[in-house]
Amino acid sequence: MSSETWLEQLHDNGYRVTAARRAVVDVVYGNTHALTPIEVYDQARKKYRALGLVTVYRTLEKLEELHLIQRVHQPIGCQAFISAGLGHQHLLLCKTCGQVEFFEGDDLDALTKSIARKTGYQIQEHWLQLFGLCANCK
Amino acid sequence: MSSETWLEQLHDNGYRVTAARRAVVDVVYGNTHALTPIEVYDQARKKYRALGLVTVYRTLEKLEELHLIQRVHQPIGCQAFISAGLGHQHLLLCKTCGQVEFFEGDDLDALTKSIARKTGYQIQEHWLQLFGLCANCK
DNA sequence: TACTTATTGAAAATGATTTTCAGTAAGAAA
DNA sequence: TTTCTTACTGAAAATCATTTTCAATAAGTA
Ligand SMILES: [Mn+2]
Ligand SMILES: [Mn+2]
Ligand SMILES: [Zn+2]
Ligand SMILES: [Zn+2]
Repeated sequence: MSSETWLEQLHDNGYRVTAARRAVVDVVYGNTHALTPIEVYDQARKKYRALGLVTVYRTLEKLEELHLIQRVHQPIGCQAFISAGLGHQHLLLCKTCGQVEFFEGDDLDALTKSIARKTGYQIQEHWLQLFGLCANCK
Repeated sequence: MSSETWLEQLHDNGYRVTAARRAVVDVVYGNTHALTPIEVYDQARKKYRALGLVTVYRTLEKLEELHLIQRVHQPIGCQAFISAGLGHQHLLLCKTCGQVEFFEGDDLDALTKSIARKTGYQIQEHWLQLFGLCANCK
């Protein structure tokens, strides 16, 4: 699987594959760090100098709409995006360098049910994120 | 415990207790809904007409600094604040009305350790949030 | 009551994101 | 290939949230 997958997805959904979009997709696809629009812009401009920041916003918007990327929420801000994995996952984030790992294996069913009962809420989804220092940064 | 507690805390930390701050504190203290600065402003102005939005921002900043309120992250945005509970807690949020409940009783130690071992991360903190519909909204 | 200085709201500045717009080019169809 | 429609582009302007500046005010200690 390469970034071509994403370009195909864009195409299959009626969007055009352009040089600007290729540059953005090349930066974000498979990147293990959460990137802000400006960071994407700076990196993508190395591949395609004429790129405009507006197009970065517009492309990220479409990638998010197709669930190819997802927004990353952190104590320092919530404007970064990361390549989305498939299905329901959780994030482990390095507070220093922004590296992201996915993990599964949470077992929140019992907790969720118990809280639903106690509170009367109908629980629809959950967010679980771990923060720390990656092997490099610690 | 009333909102006077918060005013005392402000005072004890060298901040002055003013009419503007009273109005903001009165709105946020004990409120079970996550409120954005504008929402706080609109509600607080009913009590103190001359209030400026700038002062809302400045007061929220100080309340957050004193850990009396905390920022709430949601799919629709991350600008809202809620009265903070004591110590480490988790949030249950109504997606419709923004009502917030705190809960404890997560047991993530085993999961956290297992992920730390697998990934080499040094894990420092976690976020766990549940989203759904409150008894009223469902 | 007097005095120091933190706090105020208005206005301006900033920074991020969105909208507008006229030119360009993707890509389907011929 | 060429034509043709229209999605896409980047620049500039507009918008929106938040922060800074500033001179006047008022909290609260002495
Ligand atoms: Mn889960
Ligand atoms: Mn916990
Ligand atoms: Zn790191
Ligand atoms: Zn509700």
